[in-house]
Amino acid sequence: MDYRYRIFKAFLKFRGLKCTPERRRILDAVFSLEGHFDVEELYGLLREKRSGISRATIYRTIPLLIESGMIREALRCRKNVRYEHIFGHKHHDHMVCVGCGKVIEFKDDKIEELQDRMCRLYGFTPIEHRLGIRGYCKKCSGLAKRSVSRGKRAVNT
Amino acid sequence: MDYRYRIFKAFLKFRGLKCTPERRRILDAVFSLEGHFDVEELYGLLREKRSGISRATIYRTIPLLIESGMIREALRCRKNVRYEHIFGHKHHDHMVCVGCGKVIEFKDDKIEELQDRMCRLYGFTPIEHRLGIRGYCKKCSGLAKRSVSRGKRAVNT
DNA sequence: CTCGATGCAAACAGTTTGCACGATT
DNA sequence: AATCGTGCAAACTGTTTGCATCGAG
Repeated sequence: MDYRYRIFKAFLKFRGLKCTPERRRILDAVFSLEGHFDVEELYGLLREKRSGISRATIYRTIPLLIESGMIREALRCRKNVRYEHIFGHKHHDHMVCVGCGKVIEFKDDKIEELQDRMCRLYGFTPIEHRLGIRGYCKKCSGLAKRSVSRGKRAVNT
Repeated sequence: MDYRYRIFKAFLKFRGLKCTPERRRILDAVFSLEGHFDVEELYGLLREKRSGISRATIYRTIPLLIESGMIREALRCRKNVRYEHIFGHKHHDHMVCVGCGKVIEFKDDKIEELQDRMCRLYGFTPIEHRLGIRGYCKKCSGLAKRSVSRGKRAVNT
């Protein structure tokens, strides 16, 4: 189903940009990945598929995918920026386990609603929001204290 | 008041680290800044004060300040990581205006509570959470649509 | 036919690291 | 005295950019 491609194409046209096979391949690759991905993984996948696409093109395409609503930044850990496709999915937030790196996706309508209320209170028009919780998942919470105490870099959201 | 210094010192001792004048000066500088700051600003301030402190030392000290609960990452926009001191302050979240860069700090107890509930639901033990909302502040929301349409990099949270 | 898009490699910016020296415990 | 911390400069890493070429509209 290339419904999303049609949308992306419309976005490109609207912006006066061209619709190239590279862009299409990147779009497809992104949606062929199930979870979160970073540029390097995407590059690797495209390389596997022998679609000779350069990193530069990927870097240049990502903002377009974001602006067209296809993907968004999911989370960051130091220099590692990870994305996820959102087109056609419902919004969710993340819990990231500092112990094992596990990512739990969750959503709470009440929280969303309260955020909107907050925005209204401040006369703020939201485009996007991101909620990330760092901590320990069920498995890791036993070992918790110990593993933090001897300073290593924490995982971020 | 060097209450925080006492705490920081205790943290260092606990970690078997030394308590150097550089670390102290950095701590002081951080708390002498009112708002958000990045490494470069901190470096500039320290340089102004003629405390000959290198960037390297700042980079090496920041994780210590974070782990000791003195500061936290406040927000990020591309490569720019900004911190804020949190020791002695109450927690808050951010709204960032994509138009003018304005940052609104807010807090909603109900949201916090619902987050904790979510964590309990997933057996997750939270350490920290971060909620950021991107959008347009009151002033900018009039011009909104127009300014996004011709693709520039969006400000992140 | 005309711009925008691509690949490549060089340039960048923020951050990290190896080393020799100096300071804290 | 034994480490740990510091400054410096070099190294790194992820990302961006200039340029010549290619191709979509």
